[in-house]
Amino acid sequence: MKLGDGVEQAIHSVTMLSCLQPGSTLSAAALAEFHGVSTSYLLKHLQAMSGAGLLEAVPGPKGGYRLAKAPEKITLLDIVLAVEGPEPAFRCNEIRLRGPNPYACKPTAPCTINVAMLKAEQAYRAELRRVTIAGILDDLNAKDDGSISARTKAFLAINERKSSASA
Amino acid sequence: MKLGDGVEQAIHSVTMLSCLQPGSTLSAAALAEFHGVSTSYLLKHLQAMSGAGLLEAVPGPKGGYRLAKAPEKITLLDIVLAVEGPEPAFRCNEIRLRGPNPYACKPTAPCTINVAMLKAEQAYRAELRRVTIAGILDDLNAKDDGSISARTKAFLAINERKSSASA
DNA sequence: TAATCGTAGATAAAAAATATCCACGATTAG
DNA sequence: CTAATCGTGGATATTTTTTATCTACGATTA
Repeated sequence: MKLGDGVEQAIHSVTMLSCLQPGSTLSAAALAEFHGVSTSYLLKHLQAMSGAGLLEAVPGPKGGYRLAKAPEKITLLDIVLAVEGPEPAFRCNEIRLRGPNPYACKPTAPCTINVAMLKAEQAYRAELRRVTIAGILDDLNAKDDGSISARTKAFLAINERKSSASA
Repeated sequence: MKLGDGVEQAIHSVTMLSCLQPGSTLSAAALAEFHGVSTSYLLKHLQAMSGAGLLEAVPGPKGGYRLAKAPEKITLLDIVLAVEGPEPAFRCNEIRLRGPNPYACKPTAPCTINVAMLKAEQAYRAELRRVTIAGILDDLNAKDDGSISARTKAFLAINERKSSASA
């Protein structure tokens, strides 16, 4: 079981976007450069999140991405599902129906093993749903030692763009 | 995020082994045929579980596999970890330390995002730890409609082997 | 109108999962 | 004893998924 690296990049991208001044955007190219991957690749995830209603894509020479809703309304689960897809990690192949079977049950009843695996995944998702971007931001602000805040502002100053005209 | 098919085969294999008469074994070949995969392939998972102390390998002409401990003591988590490995699904790449960073925190402090993802995975594992093979067996017996029990016995009759001499 | 941006689809490269084979050592039924 | 059966371990091939990139296109706006 492994979670793709794209998920991590996506989460960090959203967190960065949540630091923007209201109305500003960050281009896909800037975000991609930050993560050290090609723009085209990060775009795949940005577009997925845009399609899921988490981000908003602003076109035009000073366009880019920004949050589509408040940081309090975006959870880690939203991001993970948008990037990795909604399918559960465990896919039941109905092995229980194979051959002469020492533990088979009625085909009409759900596979007990599948139920257990899915329930565990529900617990996983419930935990992710509890974590909002706003919460992560709070936590980061509490931990920030100040010395990195300067670099922070530099990054924003370089890459942040006003998109007030787009409204 | 996807769980390999091997996990499902492993769980079903353990469940089948838990139906054996005490002292009996089921050969890797029989289990592999049941799952429709090559013996060599299933062996990889059986050996992993044997190494993890879940199964016991009995050598010799009438050897095979059997449970190494009581069904009450084997959980789904044991099996998943034995087959998939102990690494968490989310691996933090310390993206927060990259470049001029709008939300970086002290490198000495743990990555907030990583903590959240790992916590979710702990919830997932806790849920799997709650499910024992014995519990699954109880559930299956409750659902069993009887018509498949006959086939069940046929399978066991064909493939079950006494390994009383090995003790 | 020309630069910048996102969109979409095709495509290539890398990694992981899946699956198989073979040579070896251990065990035990006959 | 010995031959058959079984698991062990390593090497290897195949397939699928993931990761990553490129190119042509359409939309927007300075």
